[in-house]
Amino acid sequence: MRLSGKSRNGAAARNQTGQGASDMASVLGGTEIRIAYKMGYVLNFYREPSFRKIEMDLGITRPEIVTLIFLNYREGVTASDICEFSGHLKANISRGIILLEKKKLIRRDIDTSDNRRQQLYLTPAGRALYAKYIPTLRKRERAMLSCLSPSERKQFESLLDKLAEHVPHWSAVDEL
Amino acid sequence: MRLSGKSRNGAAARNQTGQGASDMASVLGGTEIRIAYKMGYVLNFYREPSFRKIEMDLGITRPEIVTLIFLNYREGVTASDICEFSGHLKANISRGIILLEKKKLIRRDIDTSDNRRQQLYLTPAGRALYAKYIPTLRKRERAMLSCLSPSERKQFESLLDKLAEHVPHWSAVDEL
DNA sequence: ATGAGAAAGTCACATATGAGACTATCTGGG
DNA sequence: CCCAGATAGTCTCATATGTGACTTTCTCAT
Repeated sequence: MRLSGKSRNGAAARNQTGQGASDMASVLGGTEIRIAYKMGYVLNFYREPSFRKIEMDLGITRPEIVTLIFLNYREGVTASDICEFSGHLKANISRGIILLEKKKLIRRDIDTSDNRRQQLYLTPAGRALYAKYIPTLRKRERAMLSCLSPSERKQFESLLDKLAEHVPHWSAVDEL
Repeated sequence: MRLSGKSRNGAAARNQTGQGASDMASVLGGTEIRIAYKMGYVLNFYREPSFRKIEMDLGITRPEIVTLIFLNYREGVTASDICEFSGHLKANISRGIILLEKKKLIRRDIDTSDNRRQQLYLTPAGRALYAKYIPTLRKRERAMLSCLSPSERKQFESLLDKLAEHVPHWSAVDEL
């Protein structure tokens, strides 16, 4: 999903269609999938511009960004693990890993207990690149959440934790 | 963002890396942008598979899906309005609209008060196509939220409302 | 032990997308 | 009135992505 550029609240302010109120809340609340839609709305405006900027500034792709984020949290994991927790398709993560290795941002070792698997590790250069873009993401997250009180933020996170724990119980594709 | 296919909780169940607990919560909580990451995690598993299935089954693209959802809520709006509230880039919405019109799923009228703008309307066929995929999205949203009590769901939505209202105050790209 | 089937990772192809230039139209200050 | 700048929408080009096939390796039931 993508951001519409710089304009801020044009449609809401304009409201020239003459069909009743068109403020943000009513528009977002108007679809039949309100909660999912609103999550998407907020998240799109957080994630897309940030990631696009990182992509352009640092010349890396989204799967590469995600892989570095993941490895910064835990090294020695495999491509499959990253797919699992990022939701990216394995072909994309695979391409990302190949690129990252070409650029010497990560290193991979064959898992001796299972020769199909490759354990991934950051190089110092990889760590440095990560350090270069993560502050932007942190800052933008803070801005996004700044309208919530500390206790609301806690609430929100704990609800998200519940939702996240629950994902494996409904996300199977074959139920679609 | 993309889904990893059918596997459900493999990494969490496996935990063979021998580096300590690798359950869902710890992984998701391990990044430096916890809340944004968790929102993304949950939403990806909701949105990507659903949309991909719609794309394949019905032969339409994401901007087309979003445009139909938006028009079902309110007709007579313009491409810019849809960009505004969907976060998609205008080139993509433009392409989507052109495709939708070719397929006779929408109709467009030049706004007589501003000849640059085109007001969009669903055709019966467009409405019918929308009706074909929205139940899937509703059902999946219900499944996603089924781990929350009704009051938790209310809380979650009201926090999302706050976040959504706040978007215009921080989402400007030039601050990146 | 062995063969069927699953899993990890890669690849090739078609398509969807992002960036940015471009046209046409509108707006507002002189 | 008129021109500089903004805005709506479209287009072109390069790139990123989704799909599904493929290879290699592993697992497990017989």
